[in-house]
Amino acid sequence: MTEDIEVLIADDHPLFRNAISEALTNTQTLVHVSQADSLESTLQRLNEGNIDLVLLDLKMPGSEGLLGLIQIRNQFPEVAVAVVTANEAGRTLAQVKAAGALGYLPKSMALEDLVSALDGLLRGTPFYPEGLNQGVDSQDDVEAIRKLATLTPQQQRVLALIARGFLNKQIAYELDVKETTVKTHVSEIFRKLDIYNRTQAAMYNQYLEVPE
Amino acid sequence: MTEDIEVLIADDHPLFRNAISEALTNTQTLVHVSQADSLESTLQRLNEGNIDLVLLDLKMPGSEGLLGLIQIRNQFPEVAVAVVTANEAGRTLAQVKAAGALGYLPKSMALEDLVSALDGLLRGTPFYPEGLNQGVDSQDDVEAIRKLATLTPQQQRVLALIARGFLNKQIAYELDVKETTVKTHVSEIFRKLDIYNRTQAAMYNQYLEVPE
DNA sequence: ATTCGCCTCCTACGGAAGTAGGAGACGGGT
DNA sequence: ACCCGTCTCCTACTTCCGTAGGAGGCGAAT
Repeated sequence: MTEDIEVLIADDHPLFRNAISEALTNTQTLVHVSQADSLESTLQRLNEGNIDLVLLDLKMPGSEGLLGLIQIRNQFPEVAVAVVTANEAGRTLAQVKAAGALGYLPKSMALEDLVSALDGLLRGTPFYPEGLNQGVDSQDDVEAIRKLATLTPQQQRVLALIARGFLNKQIAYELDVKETTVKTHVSEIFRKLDIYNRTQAAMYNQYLEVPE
Repeated sequence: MTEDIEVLIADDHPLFRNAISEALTNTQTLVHVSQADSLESTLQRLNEGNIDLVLLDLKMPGSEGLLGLIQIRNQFPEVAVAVVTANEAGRTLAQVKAAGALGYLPKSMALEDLVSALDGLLRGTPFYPEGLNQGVDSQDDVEAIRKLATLTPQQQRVLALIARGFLNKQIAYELDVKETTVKTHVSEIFRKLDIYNRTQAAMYNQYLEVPE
């Protein structure tokens, strides 16, 4: 279709999408911009093909934290993804890095820095800010999150309630299904996460909620 | 006995105890210094009486994190405590504040700043550094840690193993006691923390391990 | 000398958790 | 038309959890 580089901006803040879009026009590369405001619409646009680079906000409706990133990397390994986020904690940076993102752009960056970073990203050059603390457990973290990404939406809901200490009975009431159904989900969660009780599941779920 | 202000330096680093002791001699107040290198010896010295101010390191043998602070505040509410630590994370600061500490002294402080801060503390003036992020959940956190502080050592061990997803049977093997004993501890833990299952207990335990 | 906190262990029981295996319904994709 | 993933629900069974209530030993404090 086009010879431009296709960029998808995935962020739930319209203002910020415009700001990044603006920055992209100042790069030395011809780009064509698509936008998405949720993980769902992001995946949908990716399915339509032709995307070269995704600029992804980690805090979006549909899936908080790293789940979205991993999901995209799983389903579209050939698409470059750079994370754009307000969260500047070092732990997240390490996770993003190990999860295979091409770059990490703090929202606090100066515009000119952003432009030059984008310039590099469009040419396939990784970009990571310096000076941020390196997390330690990044490899284990990413492995954990990769497993979490295999859970179906309903299973993720069940897991979240397990992590709040809910009984199967309470979870059933909350999700308006039978307790036997919950048990089915629970067993499947254990199988996917390679664990054998709900307390371990609760700890696992931490990975999705800690990043503030 | 003496009319000096009695200061107890509780830190497991001898060098640092000396540094603080040195800083104290440069203040405008007459002080008498005691030292302790563990939570146990700190509490012991407090029991002997006459302490006006404790300069407490949060990372000491015997009890990591905020547990030591809460314990001291519980047993000796009339003694002023200022926390001295290498950990500069905002979350900890908020917790320390809400836990009733008189001040928070980062180990990275310049000597002259330290002296003036100590001068204030000796006169009962609170000291908290500026520019550190305020944690959000501080009140709930402190309430949680206050409850955790009521656990006996063995109960804390059991809790830590629960948080790793261990079965009662495994915990029994690990601590070399019978499973029935573990069950007794578990029930008591639930009563003290005001919860009703081990998954909630595991989440509770996070407060003791997250602060790095 | 007695009290108190902590740790240990027991029986007995009801309820919850977790597994195994099967089954029907729906929707999307090939 | 068919497969596949997801969600739903079921029975039956074992194991684990958690509570209740009691009991003995031990060390520290009063």
